Amino acid sequence: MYKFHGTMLDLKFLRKNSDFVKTGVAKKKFKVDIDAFLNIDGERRKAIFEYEQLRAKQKQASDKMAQMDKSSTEFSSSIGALKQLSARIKELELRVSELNFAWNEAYLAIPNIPHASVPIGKSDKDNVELMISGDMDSVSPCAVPHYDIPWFSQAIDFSRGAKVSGAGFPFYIGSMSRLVRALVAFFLDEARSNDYTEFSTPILVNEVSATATGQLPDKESQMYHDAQDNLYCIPTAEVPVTNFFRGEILSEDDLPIYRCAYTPCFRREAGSWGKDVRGLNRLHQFDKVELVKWCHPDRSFEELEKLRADAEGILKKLELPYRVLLICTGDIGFAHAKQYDLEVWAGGQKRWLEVSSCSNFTDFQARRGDIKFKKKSDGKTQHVHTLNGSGLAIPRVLAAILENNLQSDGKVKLPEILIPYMGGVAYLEC
RNA sequence: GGAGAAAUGGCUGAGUGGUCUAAAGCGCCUUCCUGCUAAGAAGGUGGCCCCCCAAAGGGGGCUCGAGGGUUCGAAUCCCUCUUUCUCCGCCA
Repeated sequence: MYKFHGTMLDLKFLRKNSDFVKTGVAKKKFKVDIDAFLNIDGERRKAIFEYEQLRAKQKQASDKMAQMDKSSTEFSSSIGALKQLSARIKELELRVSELNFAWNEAYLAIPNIPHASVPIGKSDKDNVELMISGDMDSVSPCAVPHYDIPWFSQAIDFSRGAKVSGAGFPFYIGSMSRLVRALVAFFLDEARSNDYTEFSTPILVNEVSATATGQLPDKESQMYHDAQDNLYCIPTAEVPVTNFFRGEILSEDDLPIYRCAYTPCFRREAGSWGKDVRGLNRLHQFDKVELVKWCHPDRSFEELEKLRADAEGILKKLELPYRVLLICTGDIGFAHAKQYDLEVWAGGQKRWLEVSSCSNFTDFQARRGDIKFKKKSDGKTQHVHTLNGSGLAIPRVLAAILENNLQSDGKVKLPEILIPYMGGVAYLEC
């Protein structure tokens, strides 16, 4: 039996099981024509076959030419036929490269298909709430939306941010800035204690990298792009970190590999302004610690559970109520096979805010980025599975802390775990 | 930003138009021999793709930084790009 790891992008699998794949893709919100792809695929293979046959002929002839006396009539009379052959090969070569281009475009437009354990659904309304941790009623009775806290605009200055950059680029000031830094440091320490090796990464990436992780072509309009050098501002550290091993073959003994990175993240959020965007809820630039794994295909779904537990552990230590959503087929991302979202309870706004998305991409990213490992059993190569999850995104965690822990005197009581990171300060005053 | 040099397999490194099907060495794997903390001998040694096949396997193409060009034929000649190194300039 052909082993199915949860992606449609395995070509042999796709060719033999196109109906299964069509059904899988249809569950997602993305539109893609599998038959059109298979057509191009067939054309491409045919053209390659023709090209290679003639090329073999040419090489044989060339060997003979090499041994001939260059001044012989045999030599000069052979050239005419070989010129024709050469011209024909050039035509076929062109045809192959055209088909390769079309083939590649169609290939990249195909989303990963959801794992069997992913619930069927049409939109985010059909996501499944798996659990709620902590007590939503335990938040401070003084909780208000963070943007309504009287001193909020002195601590986080959106209007000067708008002056300097634009909406959604706030300044964090004084002890608020220190709190941001404390959260970053705490998140990185947590990741390290869970065996993730820390990375400091480029935050501008090239087109190939953004394609490998699946931001291109699907989310092109969501990224800031520098046209002069054709570089993209990363929407998440997932992009540079996952691309670290692009084009490489890892040793099976090295798996699983855990890495983490703190970076600023940049999102244009085109089309999503106008609602639910007040304060820290949605920004163009924000800080995040990202967790990334490369693992053996047989273990990626176990690793996803561990990854999720790692992210949850942070929320627990921060004493923040949160819930876990299993994202349904209609809401899951382009590159994802399975995805959990962690949402923190913001007691002032009385709503859930997404602070982490933990996903298994199976071999979708590994195929695009050509990341493999060599199997010890037979020495053959196979694509790894990649996973990632936020651990965590700072602004919304910050929003929840500010709201849930707001005291009657207007100060914010900091979670115990952060006090050492704040130099012993237990209450945030601004 | 300017000038110059370079890019070959896991690594070092030969190779300037035709057995390059890429030398040699190192590394690695297998086997053998010796037998004592190591030495020797023999063989093997990547990746991607296409075709045939139920499979095992077989055949073929591509791969010398990338992409074009010249040529019957390109690691080798020409062009463009990328990266690295040296020097100059600028700079945290």
